[in-house]
Amino acid sequence: MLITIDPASPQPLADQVAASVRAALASGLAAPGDRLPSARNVAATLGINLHTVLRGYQQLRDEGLVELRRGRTAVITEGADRLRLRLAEAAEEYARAALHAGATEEEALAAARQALLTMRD
Amino acid sequence: MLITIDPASPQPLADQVAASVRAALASGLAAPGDRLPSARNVAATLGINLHTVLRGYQQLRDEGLVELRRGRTAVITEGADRLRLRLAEAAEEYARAALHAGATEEEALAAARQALLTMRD
DNA sequence: CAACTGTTTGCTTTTGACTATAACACTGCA
DNA sequence: TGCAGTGTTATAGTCAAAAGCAAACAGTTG
Repeated sequence: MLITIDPASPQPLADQVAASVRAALASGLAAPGDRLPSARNVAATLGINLHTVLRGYQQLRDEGLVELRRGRTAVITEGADRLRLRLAEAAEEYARAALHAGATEEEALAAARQALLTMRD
Repeated sequence: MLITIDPASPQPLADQVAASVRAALASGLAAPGDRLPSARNVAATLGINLHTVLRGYQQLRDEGLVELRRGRTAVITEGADRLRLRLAEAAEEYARAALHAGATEEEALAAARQALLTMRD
């Protein structure tokens, strides 16, 4: 289970840590029951602060993807369904593109609905 | 051509200015050849700084949506209609990904809606 | 017990967004 | 031509969020 970041990216480091774990989960590189490396370990490896890593881990906990308890490393929960994650990732990417194209929420949803309909035939 | 912002949003004001223009463009409210209000005017109306508005305008220039020259107000370029095409393309790509991930139409729309909502902030 | 884990607290440093002010160079129009 | 209005550039200050630093705490594991 490898966690990587890009210090040059404007995205907050903690978000990148969480995104890195989500990506591993979505690609099947990590599965429920697996454990994440310890926050201190990740912090030392990446050359960032312990708090920053933990903030990323806590994002994942808030999303129900991992379970955190002191004394133990983070564990990937059973409910971390790969397909749903992939769907959420695709939706996130689409939302970003739609908003950047200047679409309102309604317009973006309408465009998605039409694309889904024409694709089902 | 109206430009609006939400001071309570965590999104940078300059980005909001640019997004507001893109939205007008995507919805057909603004068309190629139209001119944007002067940056000083917008800044005074919205109660924000001239630089902030200009930074938003420069984003649009970098995207090729408007043309900026000193002495004249910004002009919407001819190729600026392609934003709508981009939305349709993005929607099609998302639909393909969602169906491939095994999502139903309702699930795909729900995922898109949530992504749009969480991204609004 | 010993060595690890996440948790919490308090503080400092850094970074970026935004503001403020001013001068500059170009355009459009009376 | 004169002049008001435009975007451009430069410099500096303010503020909040992100990130870092340090230390103690409270669990788990072997």
